[in-house]
Amino acid sequence: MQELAGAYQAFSLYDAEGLRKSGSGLTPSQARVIFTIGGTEGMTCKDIGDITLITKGTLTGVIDRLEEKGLVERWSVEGDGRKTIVALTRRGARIYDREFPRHVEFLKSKFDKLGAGDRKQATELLQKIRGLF
Amino acid sequence: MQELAGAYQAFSLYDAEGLRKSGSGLTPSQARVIFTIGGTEGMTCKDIGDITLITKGTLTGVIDRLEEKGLVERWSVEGDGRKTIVALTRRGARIYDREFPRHVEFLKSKFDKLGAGDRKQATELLQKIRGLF
DNA sequence: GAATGTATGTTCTGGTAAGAACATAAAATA
DNA sequence: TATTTTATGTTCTTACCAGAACATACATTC
Repeated sequence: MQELAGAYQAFSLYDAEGLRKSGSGLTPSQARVIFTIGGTEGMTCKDIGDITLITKGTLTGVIDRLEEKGLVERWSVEGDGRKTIVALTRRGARIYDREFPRHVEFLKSKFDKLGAGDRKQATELLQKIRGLF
Repeated sequence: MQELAGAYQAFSLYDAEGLRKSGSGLTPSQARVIFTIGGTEGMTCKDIGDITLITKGTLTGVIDRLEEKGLVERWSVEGDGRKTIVALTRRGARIYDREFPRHVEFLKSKFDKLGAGDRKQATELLQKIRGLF
């Protein structure tokens, strides 16, 4: 229980460090959004929130900042005036193409050290733990 | 890797909910500090940060708010002018005595559902994961 | 088809969060 | 001992975080 927080914290710091050093200028939350909508035609805020686990109130601000940077754009869905589509701009797509594989590799190189058996076990246990709550 | 974030997130929401419903008025970070220095004669900010994993810049603010609420007090160490001791006031100690066992039980009741074997495995794996970074 | 309920997104608030710059104090070393 | 290095804590900045209140818009129910 202390271990869960410690492991997440360590991962999270490493994750943030990798993004910082990449020079992309993306924060962890911004990267999660970019990496989520990359390769799609755009997604609603609801769906982005469900995947990234960022609550809607927070997500508005994260997307605001990505929009200011010119990495994403928003438009509303015709047919359902409640929904907003968020999609990468051309610039956002370039960042995604460059940073996504790089960052995945950056993380993978660490998790690979765990060994296939441990990785499988960890995945199962973490899913169980999540299911507890 | 997604699983780690998901499990931590779920735990963390449950943890926060328990504190909120307890009526203690403690935020998760504030509770971590109270639960850390409870039962001691006071600790330095450095040591509190090492245990709670709260960075020093953040910790100052958390302790400020606890001090405003009258739950902790600060004084400087004679002999080493850099250090500050943070300790529970009488009111803080009352909160600690009431909330700490209650909250531990609140969390334990969930983790107990995991079974002893899984708990042991999870602990080991999470320590390994932490050690990766 | 009007009243009620649900879904989606924004805004607002209080409180972290990490990192950088700073101030001070102690320790190490030249 | 004077200088440099390290330790500790505060302050500042930017961003995130969850939850609550809000505004719209769609869906239900009668």
